[in-house]
Amino acid sequence: MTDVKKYITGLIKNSLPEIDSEISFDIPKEINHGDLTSNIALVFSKKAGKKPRDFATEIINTINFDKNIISKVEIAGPGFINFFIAEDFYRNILNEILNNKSEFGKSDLNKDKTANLEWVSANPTKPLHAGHGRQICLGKAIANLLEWTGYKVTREYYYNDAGNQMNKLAESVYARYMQIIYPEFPFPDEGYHGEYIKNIASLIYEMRKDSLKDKFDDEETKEFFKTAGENYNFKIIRNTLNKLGIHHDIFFNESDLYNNGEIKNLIEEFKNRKIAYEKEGALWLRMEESEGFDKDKVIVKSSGEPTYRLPDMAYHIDKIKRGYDLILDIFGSDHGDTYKEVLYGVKKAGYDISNIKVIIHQMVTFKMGNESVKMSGRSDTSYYLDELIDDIGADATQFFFVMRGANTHLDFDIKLAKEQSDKNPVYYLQYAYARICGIFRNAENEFKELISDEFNPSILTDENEINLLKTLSRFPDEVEDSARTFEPHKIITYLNKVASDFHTFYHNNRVLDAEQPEQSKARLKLADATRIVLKNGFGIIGITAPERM
RNA sequence: GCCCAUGUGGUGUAAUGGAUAGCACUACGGAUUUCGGCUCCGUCAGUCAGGGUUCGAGUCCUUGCAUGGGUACCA
Repeated sequence: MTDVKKYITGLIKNSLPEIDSEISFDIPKEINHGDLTSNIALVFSKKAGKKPRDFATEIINTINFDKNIISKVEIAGPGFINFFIAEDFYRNILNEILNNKSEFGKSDLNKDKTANLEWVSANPTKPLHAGHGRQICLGKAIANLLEWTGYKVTREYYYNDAGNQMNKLAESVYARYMQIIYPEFPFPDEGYHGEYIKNIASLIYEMRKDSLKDKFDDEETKEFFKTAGENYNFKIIRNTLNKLGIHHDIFFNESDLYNNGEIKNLIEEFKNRKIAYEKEGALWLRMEESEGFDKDKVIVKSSGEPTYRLPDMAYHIDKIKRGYDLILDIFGSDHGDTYKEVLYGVKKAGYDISNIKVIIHQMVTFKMGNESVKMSGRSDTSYYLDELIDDIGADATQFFFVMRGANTHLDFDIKLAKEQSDKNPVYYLQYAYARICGIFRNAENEFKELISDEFNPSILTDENEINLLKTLSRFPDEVEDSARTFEPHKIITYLNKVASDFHTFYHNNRVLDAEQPEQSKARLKLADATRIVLKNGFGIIGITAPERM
């Protein structure tokens, strides 16, 4: 499709040099409006000083289109130019799909470019919460999308192993440990309440018995509890990520930023630039009203510890220095303000932030059919991502989190996700794939003579066949569009169309028919191409392609 | 209060500023039921409200209303 656009653009620009801007194309919703439509006459009529329809007529009269590519050109409505692409063009794409297989849909749009996607980055203080799933699954799909358009992608996890939260973790584990010995031992107000803390404490007690009791004032002991909690939690987190098939290339330790002096350097930089000042024992960053801020922010507390903003800024500066063409962050909307502060700081420290893009997704609510599921972060009733995956499976988890645009609130129906029926959208899609595999198994067993490398695409003339071919041919454009906007849900919308068009074709046309060998061979190839596109699409959104269900 | 995001049939949602607003669930009516339990076709019904920009607005601007999130020397 991209090739056809280029072809038409080239012809128009050669014949009518006065058109100096981009020529944009649409795929019309209405089938009678052709395969591609352009509003160029509407857009340019004013400049040309002509009526849109007259201008459109002039354009198509000056140009001779190759009938083998463009079979018909029409002017319609207020001045749209509708192009009808020759059916042979679509039939030829069938070969392209079959030859490229798992590569079909990839482009070199961003060849030689590098991207860094940082996501998950959950603190090792607790297991991943079900709500984290949205960011996690989105990131997985977006990383895949970027790769499909040619980026070399680094998947990175910012590991928060410093700061106040880790002390709280140590205190919490210690308190649970002490409670094994003295049940009355007080639990810290701001501590982590989850069951998993008790598990860590039990493990420690098994190993060390009561040898650590009352020794929390000792730095070494405190460090021991901290490390034990951190390692335990991070193991759980990584295990959950493994279940989803997510692997990071880099785990970036926050503590490195302290050890290598980058945080200290950044403080100096702010002071030199006179945008940081001391007040009430803390260090403040001056926030400009013109940038949308209404008050200054603390970057170093009076206790001497930086707030989370400062290491975050240093971290982003580190990423900028590593020279990526694209730096991508994904956050929930609960961090919608803080990332702006971080980027502001990076900019004020003198760095170019134009390569940094931030994706913000809205929150998730979970329900079981009509019952809502409470998602308390503090109490023991938390619903963990691990439980969700165990309940509905990794594929449904990945699919449901990615199927809606990031900017809309997500109502996650656990009951629906678990259902093995056509009501469940992931089931519908995977079923289409399994069904095609079924056709091939059937062919292997009973219609071996119909399996052949040779086939005649021109036999595919049925409306349903052409329609399916047209949909399949759009796949590379859909991937590009999805990647450009970082919106993997578009792939799902598209795959639904593929499955739906396939089923319509399948319902009306028998694939395996010994009486019609030529037709069967061609239809098998069409089914194979559909299978390839479905599988490639599944790969991007991060779900498996089951051959049987 | 201020900042950000979002308001689309009964429900959940889709739509680079384009022509008749798409899909799924639900309900009802049909078709296949000889490649897999399925699947296909049809019917009912929708852009929060008011202004504005544009040849053309669900989409852009503005006001109002509603929902979610943020507004810490927590992350």
